[in-house]
Amino acid sequence: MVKERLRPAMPETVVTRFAPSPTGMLHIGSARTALFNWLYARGRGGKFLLRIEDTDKARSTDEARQAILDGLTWLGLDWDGAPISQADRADRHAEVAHDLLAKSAAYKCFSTPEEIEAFREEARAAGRSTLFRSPWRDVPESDHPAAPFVVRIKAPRDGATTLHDEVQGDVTWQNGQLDDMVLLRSDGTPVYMLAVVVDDHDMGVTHIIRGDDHLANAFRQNLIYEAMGWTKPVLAHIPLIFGPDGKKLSKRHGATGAAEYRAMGYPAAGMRNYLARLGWSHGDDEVFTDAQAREWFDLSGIGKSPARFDFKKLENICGQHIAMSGDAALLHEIEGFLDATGQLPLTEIQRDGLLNAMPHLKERAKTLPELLEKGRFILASRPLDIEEKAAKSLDLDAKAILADLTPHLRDASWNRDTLEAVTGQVAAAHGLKFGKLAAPLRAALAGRTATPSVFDMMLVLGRDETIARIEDAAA
RNA sequence: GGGGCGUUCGUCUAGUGGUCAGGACAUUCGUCUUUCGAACGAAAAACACGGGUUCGAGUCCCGUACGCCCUACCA
Repeated sequence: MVKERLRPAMPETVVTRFAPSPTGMLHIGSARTALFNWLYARGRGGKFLLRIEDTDKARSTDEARQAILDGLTWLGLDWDGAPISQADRADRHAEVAHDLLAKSAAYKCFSTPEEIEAFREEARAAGRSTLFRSPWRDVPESDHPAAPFVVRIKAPRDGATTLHDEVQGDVTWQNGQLDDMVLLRSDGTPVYMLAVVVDDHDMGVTHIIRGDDHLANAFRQNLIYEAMGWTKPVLAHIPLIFGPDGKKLSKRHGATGAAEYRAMGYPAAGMRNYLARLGWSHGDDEVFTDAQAREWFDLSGIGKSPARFDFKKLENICGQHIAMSGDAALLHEIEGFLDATGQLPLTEIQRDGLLNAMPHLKERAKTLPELLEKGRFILASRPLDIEEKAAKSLDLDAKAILADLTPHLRDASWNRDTLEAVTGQVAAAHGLKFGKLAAPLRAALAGRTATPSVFDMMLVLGRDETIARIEDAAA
């Protein structure tokens, strides 16, 4: 009898979500948050939903929305169903606010922004808490003025609340620290704090994985869950990503947008691996496939302290992913890179050549542009531009040897062993070690000094092109 | 000001009371070689500080320092 390895019918399917606000590029830190949510859901046969938090109409733009979608797509983080627009759900949010009002869990506050601001300034000046206590909390409806109002939740003022977080553990908050946050603005539109809770509930979100800058918000949002009697999702507040100097990753550190990383030529798979490893670990595993990541990813593996972004390690991980990727997949990735950076697309001949050369290129490239750079010998056409460094090895003696080599190449059978033997013999005939011949040969074949093995290049180039290039150089 | 969270090699981290504190990136040195930002090998490198608890603490408790987050009719 085989032991049943599947989980016994789960009480509910895992539903995670990524909820960015469309006010800029997809930040790399947000991308990691999305990745964690995606990994968690995908590893458990759950759903990964996307919600655009566009309730701030002044700051939300369509370009930003598109940039987020593009970024996720590039990273291969596919979401289930259509993205949900939070702004579209304003009526439902307001409905819940009025429900809360009817339950006396919320109240109308007629204090003006000016009054509140004045209060805060005074409190600040006096070194007191700036927590605003509305005088309208317990004023009966009959005494309400006919004036604009906001709807505020009635937060408890005594006792404490403890919330369990899968990353942070049990966190306790004094209720007296909670403010009667605004639910509905004076124009009747919902505020983020309300919208999030209503949407998460309506979307059936079971696990909220988000940045720990929201930890304090969890307590405020908890008020709404309590008042509505809704079941609370599992919480996991993950630490933020810092720049190399330990400050929150920002433009000062260079690239912050996912699109910028794409333009720098980091392959998506390497990016996913690196990002997953930043703040999460699975023993000593450093490099892994998506399938392994999905299988291994768990909330318990997430660390509590912020991680610094390290480009060197990113490059190393990416290099390993390039080396283990399939040739066709890499070609596809290169074409995406060329397109994303506005470069000319590959010709049919270049595609074929690159594909043939790929096994020799991918072992030594860390990024897509490096891969392209190593493959320049196959992309270029005669006559080659010879780099200065490479040209140095093409002195008169070298040219003579190259000229001597071509006849032997003409009737050698075109495989690595023969090529090595023939080249070695020619070098020996001139009293040289093969190493001495390799440099000019490399220059002739590629016009540069950092290339794949000369024999690999010969094989990929083919007999005619190889001989033609050597003759060009020997002339 | 108030509250919350964090602190293991330079960096990412393993570690759940007893380890020579492990791995990876980077660094340095070396080997090989047909170049290389390739490969291989080696070295150096950490428990923020101070008190406890305990036979024994990186692991538990308290405090200090430093850092970060929240404290909006932003999200």
